[in-house]
Amino acid sequence: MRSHYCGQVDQRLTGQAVTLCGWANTRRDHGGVIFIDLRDHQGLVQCVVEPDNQAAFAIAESVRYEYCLRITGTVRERPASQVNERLASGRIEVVCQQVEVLNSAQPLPFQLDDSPGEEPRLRYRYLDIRRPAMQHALRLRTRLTRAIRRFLDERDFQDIETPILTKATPEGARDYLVPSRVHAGEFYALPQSPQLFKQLLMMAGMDRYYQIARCFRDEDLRADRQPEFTQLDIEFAFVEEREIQDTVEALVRHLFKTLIDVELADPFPRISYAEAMRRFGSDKPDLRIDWELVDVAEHLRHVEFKVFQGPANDPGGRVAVLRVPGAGNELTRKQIDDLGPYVARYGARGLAWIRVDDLARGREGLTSPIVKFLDDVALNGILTATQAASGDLLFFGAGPFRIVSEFMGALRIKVARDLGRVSSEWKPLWVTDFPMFEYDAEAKRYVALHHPFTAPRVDDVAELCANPHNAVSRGYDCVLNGNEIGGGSIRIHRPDMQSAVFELLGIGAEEAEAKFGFLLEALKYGAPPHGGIAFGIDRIAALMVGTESIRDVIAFPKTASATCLLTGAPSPVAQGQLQDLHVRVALAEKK
RNA sequence: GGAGUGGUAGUUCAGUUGGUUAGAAUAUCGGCCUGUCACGCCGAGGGUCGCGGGUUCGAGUCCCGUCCACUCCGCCA
Repeated sequence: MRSHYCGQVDQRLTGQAVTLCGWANTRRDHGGVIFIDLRDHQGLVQCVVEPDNQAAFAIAESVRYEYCLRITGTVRERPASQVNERLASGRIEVVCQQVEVLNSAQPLPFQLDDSPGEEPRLRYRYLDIRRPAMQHALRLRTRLTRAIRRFLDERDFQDIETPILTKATPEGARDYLVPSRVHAGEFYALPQSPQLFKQLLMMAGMDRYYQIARCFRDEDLRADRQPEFTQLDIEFAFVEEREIQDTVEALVRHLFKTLIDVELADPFPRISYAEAMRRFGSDKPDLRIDWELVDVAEHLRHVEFKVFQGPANDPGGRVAVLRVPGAGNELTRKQIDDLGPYVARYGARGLAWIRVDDLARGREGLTSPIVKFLDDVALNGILTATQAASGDLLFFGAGPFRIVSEFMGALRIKVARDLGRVSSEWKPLWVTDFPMFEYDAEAKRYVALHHPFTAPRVDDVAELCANPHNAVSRGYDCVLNGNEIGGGSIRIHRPDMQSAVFELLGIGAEEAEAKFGFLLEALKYGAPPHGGIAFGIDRIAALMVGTESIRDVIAFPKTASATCLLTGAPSPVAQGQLQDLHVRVALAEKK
């Protein structure tokens, strides 16, 4: 039992006896005294071992960096001559009566006050987590989930666990599968989310549910994607969008206010998916950047320049301009040229641009590889539409609507970051009115943009089936600073509608019965209208601590190739285990 | 599946147009130092330059392959 954490020792304890546990930072012996800087997660306390305390002195002499110690001593003020006002550890110290080595430590693979690379950090994660940045991140995450639970508990949400071993679902992400020992050749799947179970709970009368749930998706990783991640899963019965959004908005505002003292807008602004794509080229726009895309197709329909003329006259095309105010002098020709390959990753064929050196001089005041292809009508139309001013840089994207929107949206973010034009505010919003379906050219069928349980705006099955490509869903995403932190929807609660949606997605009656029969059946027993949302806890925590990667807010994350450098998972297993599971491994031969 | 960046001492990195014995900081070890807090000073040890192949009189450096880490595209209902 320790009476004090190191970091809890402050001036108020002057004169008192304390017992401290923590890790020692090595200090050299100056002959007269030995200094042990003892550290825990809260702070640092300097401990002094005087030579006349022979027993403690002998032990202290053997203490090295990161030894685990228990020190008993008395808090006293430091000699005034030694107090350094710049340093937090300044005013007090502990005179050691007793020093106990709880455990020695080998030399560390990296210094905790350095900036180690990711590989050693993940390999020795338990040491990495001793670092203050990781301590802060994980402790903030604890406060986050604690605050979530308090908020929802107070509002009478039920916290209900759902299975980890469950049924494989078609479509969606790739499943992690678990072979069944009892049922040869059959598999459980780890849940991609508790989606269907929470819907069943609504049908079961648990009208307000939440769960902080681990989810598993066997897809490639990113800085903001891990194969297992944590969702705050929420569902309500007898609701419409607005009540869900109002409730969770209040939760998100509360979390940001109490944890990091940030005031988020009340209410969050809302824009439609179509508007988001048009104005920002993204379904998760970063509103900290105040530039918007401007459509200029109407000014280019007549031009000879095919790159613009084609998309300008194509109903499925788009010609959009991003005006970057004042960037004319800030971006060098090379920097501008390098943006071409950048947007090519998003499918752009090229990136045209115009630098407005002097608007008053008209055509002569422009620098651009493409001005020569544009007549005065087109040029003036563009300059007026974009409200271009001298010193501005205009980027042009032309091609299919979706591709242009996405690469211009990516360009908007890239340039804003490079030029430091991302404001330091916090900008949440709702993105609503997503298309119900998206046509997958490769698979030659519709796929669900959210998931196949999302309700369409239209209530009528015949109407939906008559016009599926125009159908709008009752889905909504919660976006913060360009990050999708949550997504949800009103769900389908009528079996005929659910069957129709499956049908439109190319899931026939037979397949639907096999995969989702239990859901279709449950819907027949008076399922209430319901809906909900799921938030990415990892992403919210990462935003709060100000890191780009959710690995920094996960205690034991995986690498980009989904391995754990600490444990070595995944790894081969014994033949006997495989036999029990009726599994035989057939490794494809390497070419 | 694709693209990019990186891999050199325990760690973080430098290493020129290919050229002697591959460096620094820090850590480690030894010595000195009576109030330090990135202590200071002196010294020592520590490297299969990710791995494999190739080009060359000669490769950390150039080429090919491969592995690992990171970032992005695809993918993520």
